[in-house]
Amino acid sequence: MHEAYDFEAIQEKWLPIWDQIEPFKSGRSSDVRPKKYVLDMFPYPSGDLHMGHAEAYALGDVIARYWVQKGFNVMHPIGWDSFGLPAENAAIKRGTDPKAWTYENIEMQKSSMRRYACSFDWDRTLHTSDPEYYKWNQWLFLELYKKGLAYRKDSAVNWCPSCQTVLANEQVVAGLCERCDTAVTKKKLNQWYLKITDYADRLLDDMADLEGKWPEKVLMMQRNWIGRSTGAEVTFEIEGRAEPLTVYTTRPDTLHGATFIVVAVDSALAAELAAGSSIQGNFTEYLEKTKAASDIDRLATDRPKSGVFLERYAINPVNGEKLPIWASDYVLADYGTGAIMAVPAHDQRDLDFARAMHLNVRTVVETGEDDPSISGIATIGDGIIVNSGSLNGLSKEKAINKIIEELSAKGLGKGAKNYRLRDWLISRQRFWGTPIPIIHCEKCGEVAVPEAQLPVQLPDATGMDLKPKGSSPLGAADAWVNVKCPQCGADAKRDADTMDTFFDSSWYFLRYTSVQFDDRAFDQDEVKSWLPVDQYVGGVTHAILHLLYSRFFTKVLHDLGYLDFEEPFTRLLNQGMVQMDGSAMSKSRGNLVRLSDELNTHGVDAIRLSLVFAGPPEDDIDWADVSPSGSFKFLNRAWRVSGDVTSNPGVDFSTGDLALRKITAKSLFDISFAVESFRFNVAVARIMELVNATRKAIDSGCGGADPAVREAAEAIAISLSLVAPYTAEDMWERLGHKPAIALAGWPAIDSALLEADSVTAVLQINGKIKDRIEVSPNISDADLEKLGLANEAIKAELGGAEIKKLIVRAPKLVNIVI
RNA sequence: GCCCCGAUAGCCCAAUGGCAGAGGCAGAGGACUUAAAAUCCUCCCAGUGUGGGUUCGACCCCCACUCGGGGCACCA
Repeated sequence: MHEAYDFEAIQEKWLPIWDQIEPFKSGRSSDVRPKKYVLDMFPYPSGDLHMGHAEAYALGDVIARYWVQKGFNVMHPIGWDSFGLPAENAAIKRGTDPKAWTYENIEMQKSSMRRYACSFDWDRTLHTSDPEYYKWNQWLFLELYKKGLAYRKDSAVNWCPSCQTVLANEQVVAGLCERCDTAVTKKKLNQWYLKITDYADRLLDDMADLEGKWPEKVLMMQRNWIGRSTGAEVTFEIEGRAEPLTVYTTRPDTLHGATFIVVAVDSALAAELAAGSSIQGNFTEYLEKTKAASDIDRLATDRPKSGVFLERYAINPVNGEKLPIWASDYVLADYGTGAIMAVPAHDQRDLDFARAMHLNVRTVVETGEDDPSISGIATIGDGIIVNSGSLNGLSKEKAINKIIEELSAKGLGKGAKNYRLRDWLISRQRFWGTPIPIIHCEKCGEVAVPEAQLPVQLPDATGMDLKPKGSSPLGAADAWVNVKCPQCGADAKRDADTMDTFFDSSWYFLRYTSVQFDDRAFDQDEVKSWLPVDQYVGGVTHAILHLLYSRFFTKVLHDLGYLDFEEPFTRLLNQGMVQMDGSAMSKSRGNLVRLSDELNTHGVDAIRLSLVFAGPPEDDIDWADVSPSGSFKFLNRAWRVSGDVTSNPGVDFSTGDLALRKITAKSLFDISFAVESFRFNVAVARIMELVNATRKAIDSGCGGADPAVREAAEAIAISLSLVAPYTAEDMWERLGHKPAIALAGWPAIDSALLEADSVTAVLQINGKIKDRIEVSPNISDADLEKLGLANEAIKAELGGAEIKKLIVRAPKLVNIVI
């Protein structure tokens, strides 16, 4: 009897049966299993699934299926992040509605996911572009608005000339649009912002709880991004101006070393100080030049310093010195107060500026390094404070505390914090997104759309011009945009911008608990019973944007009383990327490996196995290093084991071959441990070992009739079901069981089988191995020492040498130092 | 420039202070076969990037460096 392992037949056979059984349904009220929430980042429907999706979903599936086997009621939902630019761009290109393109792609991805045997609960899907979903975006926006966390302001914003829309700070990468790599420019616009900066401290400090549960890399990136710095604000009088000037500094200890003041050239203060003065012309010219420069130019740190002296002076509050005030582009208008005290001796940027403009340099920290005014290198380190009156002789830290105290007492300054994080700009001048539920009325101003009128639905795109032209296409949809003011009834206009799609994805994990619920965004009881997410799986590309925003929303919803937790994702796993020949797969590079081709050639299970086995999940996979045919061969081998088992289901395992039983028990133990610590590649290796051992037992050991062989084969099938569900299900049937193997339950391990009869102890002299002996695992130190010293190889090696030290670690080793 | 992570066989990767090799890929030989494929068996291969240190003992801990990957970067 040697039927062939036919992956296509197996796939076709089991898929419809699973559809009937629905082993992964998580919403049954009668379900008494403890709950677990395993979440994969939802995809953007830009086409069919690709290799990257395949890896992520294979990994998420191992985790979800494992917890189901362990007896948990696992919620493992999927949905689509279906608003966004690609749909709109495709629609423009083809002259169709973004909706049609989007939902066609969703159907395609959905059917690929089913075939890929993802253990999703299909009753919980959502699409962010459904009015039933984005209605709650609008509700949430209004909640934020009522709390003052959503506001409009005029500001010079990041503008992508190619996408013709504004971008959040987070979407600008090295001065380029993250989507299309066009150089981002600045544009003065009135836009909607969310006050994420109000949460900066909590977003930063609460990361302590995620330590060890999220990848260190992600925590570090978020810390960098929030960029909290501590220091002080110091007030300087300006000659001839009633209002003083405040600067932010991290080094108030160097206040006596300040020799000039710099204000951001594009700040209001600079314009005011320059107004009407003799240098007004120079200033304006410099300002225009700065504005024309792209971010990339402006951010280049090796650029020579430039600036204009404003012919005004500030007074140093600690020593009364007159400090010239300069305007320069190296000070940023939107960080701190937009003005700095320059301490050239101890800040490289200030020193570069001082040397370019021939300004004074005064050392106030004695660090033992060369004089900065001669070396041109600012001394940043700690040292003894000098030339600083009451601070003289102190260390940096003590001086900082003291000067803050002194300034506070006189009302001239105070301790202060600053953040790199800016408020989140959410307006987008595009069509395919959630309309902002605000109506602009000439009389009443901004008016929130009443909750009863939500959702503000997108109009049909048919006949609309969606081409990017710098203003929202919705603004031209007259029938849509013109409304009556909900407050006074006068003619008014809808806000024509749509929301950044990151808004949509910042709370979708809550909606999964109650996708049909139409009273609220989510059912609070359901959320309470499922959230926070136990395990989140997704790419590191979202390390800042999506994860930071989701954490922010969770904290806001907590504060609004809707949630009783403050962090949405308890554990996070970042999978690496799938590459080809060392670089990202792409059509233009010509190194694209099509997932569907691979699935057709090798089968779903072989591809899933290859991706899981390729290495640690967080490492990048190079498809050139992967052998799907090798995976297929292994599955074949495992599957054939099930055909060689001749005992019946239910046979008493305890009468089986002890050696094989021990291997099975150890394997199950190791596989569990490896899965729970995300070392899926190691788990697979352990399954391979078990298959090898079972093969050997069948062919040249206890034989296929031994109950231990059945025990091993069932263990193989169940553990393999995490990675290769089709093969495992078929094995399960061949072993005489009914589907679904997904619900078979993780085999119980008899702990007695985990204890070894004997272990190998190593005998060392000076740390070098001289012999190995088999001993009882329970041997005492004294007995092991005796055995070691009596050992022939050791005795021969020792000769008559004096033993200086003896280290015994029963039952593993004896080390004799001579 | 600052910060983080990594480096083990031809290749992908195991080994969480105690035997460097679990698993796989590639390669070689053999069994089976008329033959091939498939299958099965056997074999080959490094002393852990470099240099120091701690330790009875270091791939593992510490320091410095090299190379690779990533993050931040005129944020005062």
